[in-house]
Amino acid sequence: MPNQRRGAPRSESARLAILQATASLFAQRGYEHLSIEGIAAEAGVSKQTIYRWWPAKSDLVADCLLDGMLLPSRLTIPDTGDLRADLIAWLEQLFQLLQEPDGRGLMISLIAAATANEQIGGRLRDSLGGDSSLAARLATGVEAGQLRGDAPVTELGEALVGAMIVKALSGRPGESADAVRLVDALLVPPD
Amino acid sequence: MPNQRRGAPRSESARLAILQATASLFAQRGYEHLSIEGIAAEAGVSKQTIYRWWPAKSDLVADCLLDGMLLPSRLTIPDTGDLRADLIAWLEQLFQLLQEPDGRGLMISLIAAATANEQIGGRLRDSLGGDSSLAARLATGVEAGQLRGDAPVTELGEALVGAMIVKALSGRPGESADAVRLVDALLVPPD
DNA sequence: ATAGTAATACGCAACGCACCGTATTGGTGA
DNA sequence: TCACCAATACGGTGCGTTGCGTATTACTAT
Repeated sequence: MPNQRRGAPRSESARLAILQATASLFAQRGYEHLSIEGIAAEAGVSKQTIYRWWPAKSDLVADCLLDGMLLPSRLTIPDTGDLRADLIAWLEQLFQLLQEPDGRGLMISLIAAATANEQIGGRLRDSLGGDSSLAARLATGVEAGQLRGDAPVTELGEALVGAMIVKALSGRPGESADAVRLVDALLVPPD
Repeated sequence: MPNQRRGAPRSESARLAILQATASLFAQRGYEHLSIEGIAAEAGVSKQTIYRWWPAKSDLVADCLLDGMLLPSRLTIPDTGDLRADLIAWLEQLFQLLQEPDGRGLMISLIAAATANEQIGGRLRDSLGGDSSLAARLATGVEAGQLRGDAPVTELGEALVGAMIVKALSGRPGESADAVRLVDALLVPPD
């Protein structure tokens, strides 16, 4: 028998306001300058209501990332049937994002958040290139005969995302030609 | 003839004490919990002496990294003449470092510092896999005929280091087999 | 040579500010 | 009734800045 809950249930509007305020301030100021007090003020909520449900700032950001409130949707990898073209187009999208100041700031902030919470690192990896989207796209390429059957899709995905992260961190945004070179270096066509 | 300096010269002992205190506290507590006041106390120096010479905490860390006070020396890539074996051995060293809690903490802290200062990102990239050591080692491999002449050494270096960073951030330390798979996926032998 | 002056670096102490994480209080709704 | 909520207050930490007194060094006028 389910223990009958006593008292008022959790306020969904407060929860949403907190998540939206977090996403908004994260996009505006970045992870470093994100404060619980600022989020509470922006959301019209008391600090306690945040501390009651999230143990730390990083967990709050992790929830936002999980709900897809932080990453632009254009960063998902397409599937036109041509693996090489899809990968190049996807990387070019990412590199273009890094060339916009706000875009680079967003990526840097996501990396900073990931250093504080490895759940965020995992989600970032998965959202961009990890076991979900990118690795799945690579697996599709294997099935289509565009990639060797024994190609380590997980490692390749991490290498692609990692190369982008290194470019973001070192402030050397990639150009279109870099995307082509990188993909051609990693993608060994089947014999 | 530039105007000869007047007044007391900068204290070299204070400068060294500050850098060493920074490196020590960085290794102990990580970048997040590094405070100027803590560094000043540890170095036996007043805060102003730090603020006089370094505009921000991240610049202080960048100087430490430049002086090689933060990275273990075992992370430089060897050169035995066998490129594949060297790369695998180097990656295994890195993965092993990430499996020690302190080692992972160090790497995470370096990444966190890099998000605050792109000079640090550049230095981290260069120290590990960028234009200096790793790319040079790859270039040597090209000369030795172990790598295609048109191999994009810079992109490959970024991909290798990036893959390691993704593993560090997502808390999935690599194993020896992963190192082998990654190197074999990236290294296309010449025809 | 020998003072005096200017410029600079230093340690020490204190300030106002922002944010942290934790109470406490009183209101409200299931 | 009792969990949730907003509001408010609290002690603590670190920030970046400022003012003070004191060395240390080079320039300059005697």
